[in-house]
Amino acid sequence: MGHMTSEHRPALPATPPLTERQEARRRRILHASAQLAGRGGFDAVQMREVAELSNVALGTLYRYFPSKIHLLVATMQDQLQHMHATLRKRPPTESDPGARVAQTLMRAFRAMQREPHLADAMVRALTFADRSVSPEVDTVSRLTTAIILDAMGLESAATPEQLSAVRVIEHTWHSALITWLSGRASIAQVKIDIETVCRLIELTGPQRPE
Amino acid sequence: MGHMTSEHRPALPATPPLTERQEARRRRILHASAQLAGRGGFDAVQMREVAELSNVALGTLYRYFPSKIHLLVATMQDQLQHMHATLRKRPPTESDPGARVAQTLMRAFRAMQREPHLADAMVRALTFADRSVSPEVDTVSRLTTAIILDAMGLESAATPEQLSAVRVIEHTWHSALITWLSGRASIAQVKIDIETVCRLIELTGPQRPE
DNA sequence: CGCTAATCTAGAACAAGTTACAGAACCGAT
DNA sequence: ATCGGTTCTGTAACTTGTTCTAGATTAGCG
Repeated sequence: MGHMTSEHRPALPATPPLTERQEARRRRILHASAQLAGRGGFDAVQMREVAELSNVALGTLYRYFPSKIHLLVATMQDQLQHMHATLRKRPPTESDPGARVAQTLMRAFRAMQREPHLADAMVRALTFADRSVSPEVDTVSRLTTAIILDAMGLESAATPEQLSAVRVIEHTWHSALITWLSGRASIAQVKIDIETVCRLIELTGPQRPE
Repeated sequence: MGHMTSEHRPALPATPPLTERQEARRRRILHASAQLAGRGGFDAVQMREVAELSNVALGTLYRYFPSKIHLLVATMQDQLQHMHATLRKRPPTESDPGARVAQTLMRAFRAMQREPHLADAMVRALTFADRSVSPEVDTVSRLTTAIILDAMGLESAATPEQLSAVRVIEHTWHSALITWLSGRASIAQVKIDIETVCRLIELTGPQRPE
């Protein structure tokens, strides 16, 4: 909840610095995870295979990521950071904040369509995560919030009302993604849902009288 | 999507009728499932234990419910039907459709607070379900939709805009529930989110000019 | 009743996530 | 370079969801 003191991200509480080899291992693991997820989705990410593919012993894999869910949530963190960087390069073209957010989310959504299996693995892990993964899930949530706030392109700090709207948009985004991934909603339906929820933003202009 | 031809529910396509003993078995299984879920949540629902507690062989359990997820989603169906009946008895007191929906959902939410472990098991199963469970998840979704539409208390059929709003409300409801269950949001926060999203309903009055 | 097919039971077997452990490799400080 | 503690490896074991099999029970039917 640290407003926006975003010099560098808060860098999780006291993670002892990793040696170069360790950093490399971590990266190999995440890469293997994304690769296996990319074809085959959640079920294809098998811990033994991830370990083998990243040239790491099973025990080591578990030292770095204490569960499959942790691993996949970390993978999502990784991918989201890429996406955030990519989206920053081409900001939305619409003028209304709501439309900008919708446009950005649909871009993100199209990126997921390109790797549906990967998206499946990450999103399923995210929603299946229990309390033991809360900190990591929270990080993902903050990243998503940052992407949305970026898209809104507001000059001053967001109002509480706007933050509520952003939260609801995030809820809708995740849930709509799930219904699409499990084949219960079409792409068009997701688009409609996102556009619908983004109307909430128009209701919360900075100078809106109560 | 059958508007509201709700004489009796469509009664899933061609389920061969069960004998009395079979119906009883099914009921015992669902009861055991809810009981185990009630204390211990998702992890406490172990197929062997469910089988034992309901006096049924493991193979039989799997004949009735082809996976743990199927079982828990069916459990949710069951619980939702109870809830729907309960909610019907005491319709919301507010006058605005949006406020009525918010009130109803908060009532449902309080019911979940009474059995957080059970809620955890059911919601986790619901969001983790893959394509093979789509029909059952869809049934749950229709039940939820019915509850919301009931709460709106509209005279005529819902407009497409209203149906979109209901979809988004459902998304928010599920996702907010998850964040609460995994300890990342307070009850107050859930309330705010629900109230926020329910404003969408006010935007979609039946006679709203474009 | 007696037959046949479907269902149910008990239990073994298999799959993948997770844990445990003994020894090898590595890192930092002396 | 060497010592001491940490980390990594390789592997086996354990847990729980799921599948399989052989035999007992049941349901429907002539």
